[in-house]
Amino acid sequence: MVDGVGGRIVETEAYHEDEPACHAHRGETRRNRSMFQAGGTLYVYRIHQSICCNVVAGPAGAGLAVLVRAIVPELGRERIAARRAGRREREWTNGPGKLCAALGIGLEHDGTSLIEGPVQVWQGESPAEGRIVAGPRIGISKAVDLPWRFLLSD
DNA sequence: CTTTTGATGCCCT
DNA sequence: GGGCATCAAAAGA
Repeated sequence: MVDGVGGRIVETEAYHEDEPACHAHRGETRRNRSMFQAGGTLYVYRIHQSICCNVVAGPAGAGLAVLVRAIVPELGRERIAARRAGRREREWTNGPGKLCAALGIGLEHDGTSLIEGPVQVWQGESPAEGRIVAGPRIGISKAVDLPWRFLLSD
């Protein structure tokens, strides 16, 4: 994903403008502006003391994005281990803020291209090969019942 | 192992 | 000054 470190995305959540848990729900602001750009853009924001990143989807102005909640480290494990020093291996990238810390994603990457920018996402083998299960999203207080969290089962 | 609870920094209003 | 798409530590089973 970033200069030699990366992994497979295994858990995501979908957010749409029409739905109140979405940052784009109340219109475009300075913080969420990159969410309204064209699909393939990276949307990075800060929450508490952590950084989270989204894959923007849909056409420009759509306010549609997918939060990356968890990955499995594959590339640059040493560097990830160094950034996540002191934690156990399964705690390295099993949360939105954790994976950004592990990969070195920061606010400076907000609005960059996921196709040709410093942070990239691409499709590997077909996700249909893994079983994808949906459930309610986590850590939010609005629209809690929408089953828009997706993860790979083993 | 799972669930709960409190501490946090920072952007936005 | 409020609110938050979280984290990590502590408690329960």
